[in-house]
Amino acid sequence: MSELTQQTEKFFRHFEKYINLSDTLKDELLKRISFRTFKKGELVHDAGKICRYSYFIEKGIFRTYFIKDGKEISEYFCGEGEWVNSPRSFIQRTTDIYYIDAIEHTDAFCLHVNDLVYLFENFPEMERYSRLSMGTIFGHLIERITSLRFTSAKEKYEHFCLTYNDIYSRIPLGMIATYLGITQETLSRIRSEK
Amino acid sequence: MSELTQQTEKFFRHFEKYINLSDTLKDELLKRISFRTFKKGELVHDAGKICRYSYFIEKGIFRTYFIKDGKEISEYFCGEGEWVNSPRSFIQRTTDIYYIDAIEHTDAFCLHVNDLVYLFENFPEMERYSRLSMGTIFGHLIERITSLRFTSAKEKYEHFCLTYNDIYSRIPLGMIATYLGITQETLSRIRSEK
DNA sequence: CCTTGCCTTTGACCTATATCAAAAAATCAT
DNA sequence: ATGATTTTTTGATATAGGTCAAAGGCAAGG
Repeated sequence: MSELTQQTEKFFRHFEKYINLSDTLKDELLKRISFRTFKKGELVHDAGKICRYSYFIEKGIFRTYFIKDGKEISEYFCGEGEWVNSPRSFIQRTTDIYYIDAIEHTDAFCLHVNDLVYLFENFPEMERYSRLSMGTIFGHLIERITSLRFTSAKEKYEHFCLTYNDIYSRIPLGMIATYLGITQETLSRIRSEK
Repeated sequence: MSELTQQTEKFFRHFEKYINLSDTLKDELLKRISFRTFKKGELVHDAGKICRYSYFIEKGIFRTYFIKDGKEISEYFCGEGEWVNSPRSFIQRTTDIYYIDAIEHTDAFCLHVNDLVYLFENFPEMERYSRLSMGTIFGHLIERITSLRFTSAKEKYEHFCLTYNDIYSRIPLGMIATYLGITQETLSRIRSEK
């Protein structure tokens, strides 16, 4: 439990990038999150189901992917200090195409959608946190769109390494290729040439 | 002025897709927006400046673009019933790379960033509106990313026509090409072959 | 109207990356 | 460990779409 306290440091600091955390809100957050560990390769969320939890990664990597023509296509990766869920499924309480799995052993905090709704309804600063943090993610998406439109495979990979600077070396080549929308073979050649 | 009242119908209905608009909030919104018209080709926002207004398009089309190697690259288009601004510039009050211009004669409501901040601070439902409407935009961005990664030039164009169903025919070919990340020549050939 | 300039189309050629196939290397389970 | 499976690398070939160049169309301003 002392370990848990230590871990929530990082969790709280994440919120404090955007809003001030009152003690009451801190308590409410603590009361509502649970801690879980995921084995390498473990399925965190199944596309057939409604995603009712959002996961805050303490340590490790999650991958969101979907299946296209029988192949897994990586949508994005999340390392420590980030929230992961299947966005549309989580927000609209419907099913969606995305699976989530753990690329390596991962420790995460889990927050149920109902608890999040409760927090939104009782802590206006949570709405603000949400609005502001979405702004950050927006920026990443826009950048990715630009990177996809006008760059060669090599530049895409370089951009990827920058974006995922702290975790890119831990992600298998094949997964990176589908994320970038290039083939494994091309990516392998790019890597070997430098 | 009776004309303006008629136009705000559409404006209010946009909010009501996400939240309930109290009469007080309606009044505040009305008090704070101004109406402007833009000529075809007119610059709405200049990259060198801080974007202090957000524009709600009543009629017409705005384009957001940036300059790369001396060429205008279209980032996205907005038709009636949508908000347009230079996101990072508007939110963080810094300069950014994006220009905005009017592709055709456009009528728009303008909301100053200070007024928006006032609304956020005094109407918690505005934070909620913001969070929820951003969710919609998120969906579009994700779709666009997928479309960029795995589709041929032809499919990209078809996806574009679906996404911009109501306005795609009013946008010049060259602008569409840079939006899609393909050359004008390729797009011209795609169009002619069907 | 006729310019002037811009936007779009057409043609010839070239290059980056996909595809297909198979070997080599790494990882996993017994 | 050892064999089995998965992942990555390497090679040969094909192709979608880019580049360069020039001609045709169309629209705005005198």
